[in-house]
Amino acid sequence: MATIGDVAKAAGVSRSTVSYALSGNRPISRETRDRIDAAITQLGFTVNAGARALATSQTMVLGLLLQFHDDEFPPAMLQYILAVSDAARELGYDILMVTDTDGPGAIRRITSSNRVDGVVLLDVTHDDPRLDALRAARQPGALVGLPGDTAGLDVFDLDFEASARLLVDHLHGLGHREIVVVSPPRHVFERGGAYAWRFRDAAVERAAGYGIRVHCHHGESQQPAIERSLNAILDERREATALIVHNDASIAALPGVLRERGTVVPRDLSVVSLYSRDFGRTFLLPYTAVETSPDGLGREAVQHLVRRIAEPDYAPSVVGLIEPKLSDRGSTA
Amino acid sequence: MATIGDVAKAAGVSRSTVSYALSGNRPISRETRDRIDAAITQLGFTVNAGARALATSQTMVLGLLLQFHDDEFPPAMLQYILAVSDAARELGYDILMVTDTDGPGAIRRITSSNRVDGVVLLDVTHDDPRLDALRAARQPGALVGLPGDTAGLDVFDLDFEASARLLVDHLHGLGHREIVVVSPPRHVFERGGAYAWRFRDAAVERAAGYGIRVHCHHGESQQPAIERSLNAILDERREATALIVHNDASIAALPGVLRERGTVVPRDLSVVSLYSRDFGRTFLLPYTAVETSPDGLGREAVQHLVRRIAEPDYAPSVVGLIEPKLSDRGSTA
DNA sequence: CTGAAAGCGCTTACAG
DNA sequence: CTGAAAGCGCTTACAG
Repeated sequence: MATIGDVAKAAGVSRSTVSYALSGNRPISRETRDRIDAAITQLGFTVNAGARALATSQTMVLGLLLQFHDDEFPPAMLQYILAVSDAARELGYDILMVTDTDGPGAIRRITSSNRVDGVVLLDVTHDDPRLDALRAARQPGALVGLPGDTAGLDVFDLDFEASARLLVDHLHGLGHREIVVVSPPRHVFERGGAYAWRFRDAAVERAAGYGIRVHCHHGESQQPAIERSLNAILDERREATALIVHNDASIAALPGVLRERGTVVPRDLSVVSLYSRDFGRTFLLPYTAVETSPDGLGREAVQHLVRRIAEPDYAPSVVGLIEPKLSDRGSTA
Repeated sequence: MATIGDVAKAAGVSRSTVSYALSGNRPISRETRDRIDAAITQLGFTVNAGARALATSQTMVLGLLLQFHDDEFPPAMLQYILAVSDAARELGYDILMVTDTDGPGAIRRITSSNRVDGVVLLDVTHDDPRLDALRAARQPGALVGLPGDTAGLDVFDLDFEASARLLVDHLHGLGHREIVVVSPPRHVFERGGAYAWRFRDAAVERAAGYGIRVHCHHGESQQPAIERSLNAILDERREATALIVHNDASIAALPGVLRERGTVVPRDLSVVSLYSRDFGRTFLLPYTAVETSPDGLGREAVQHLVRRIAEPDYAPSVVGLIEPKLSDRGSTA
């Protein structure tokens, strides 16, 4: 394995000159640069990342903290992972992906050992136990998901309250007077998935303002309970003319359920939801929906994090709530 | 940030003694050990991973190379990712996840810079361009997916040929004489997804031995094409009494399609497939199937890789084809 | 435009 | 049982 010393010897220069040629941090004469380049390609030299990290205190690695919960739906999680990874790479960073059950411990482990320059937390909950560990770390972090206390943290999420209002407004504009909201499973609320109640409560409040009746239910996360619960809800709420589904697993299963029941959308029932375009193509989801863009969220988190790494005080902590956009697919009447 | 020198000073010993206390590589007296432990907790010391890596030439990081193709189904990929990550962690390794479009380049980048001690390649194809880069690397690798040339590589995969035979035997035993095989999308074959033709060809051959007629078709990877193609296949092959579905996207969509057609399984049609238990629960899949266990595969790849890192020559290269197991869910008659 | 040297934070023979 | 020292492969003031 060739080192910078080997290159220096082969090129007949000092190690520092090779280093500067590599970094471009000082002018190098045409000829020496050529000799160094030749030596590098001839020896197949690559900088040792660990040694460089030790010398510069920069690892060029970002930690990605995630944990897969049983009540989540795999496709959405993968979209976030890929978005974060791709965005990081474009900025020159690699991703250390950590899936420990012990989130705070994992943060401590990778930050205190200086394995990473910053961390991205996925799926942040209201009282996320990882946040104390993050605040105690030398490295900055970026969250995807809104915690109760955002002090000192860079946070990114869809604006679920605005999303709820947008969907309720849409249904109200079409004259609906009685609607059903299918929220994430109860367990998501219990473990502090704030997006769940932020959406639901905002929907309820907005509907109340219009005098619309709202019935709130929970979806399930595993088959066959998903279909069973949807059927039970639809049986119980026959008067409702519209359905707002805020749950990936439920919306993915909905087409099958409605087909079985002989319910035609939007003739018999209007349906709106929240999901990404890709998600809608993986499944067969022809519903008017708020576009969730995990891609955009992941990118934004990474970009801010990298900025924060470079300039810790470039701005006070930012809370970026992405404004919802409606994709009208004609599933409402 | 406390260093090993700070700990040494606080404990009144030399840096080497602290280092040995940390590694346990030589006996330390009771008292000095206690003083060192006290200093460590008081200073909140953690070993700098980069410095240790530089000194030991061990990063305790494994590269995970993956690339998400449009013709893949997200849930399965996530299962592999989590399995590899969890298995690595249990063995003391972290995961550097790399999703570059340029796979060979990514391998070169992380291996030649000594960022990792070994790499796991997911989704290996027949002529995988990453293999040359892997063979040229200092670090060993473990593949998930069977390439055409396995020389010098540790490879793990489900035995798709045995799986095909198992399913055909099962159907033959029940008296089926005309069956349909739904393979992965055409594009998977074109990019060298060997599992696709290994399964199909073995099924065809086995069926021929029994005098069973087989009709081979391709599934699709994106809705609404998935449903459309399934309907087209079922329309065209009304004489067939059994369906073998070797494609995640198609099997996930099948229940809806059959419901719509009023086809009852197994009364009107027998159905068998290949998928993992978790996958069957995410969707509503009540079909007799070969258990694919991405979990087990991921673990095995990691375990062998770690073994290979520790003892490069502990064995000649291994090709581990996992024997298929059938989960009978009563979808055949 | 270039070099010699110190330093990043560890580990590990070598000596006692 | 413990310490002084060299070395891992880089970067970067400091000097010329």
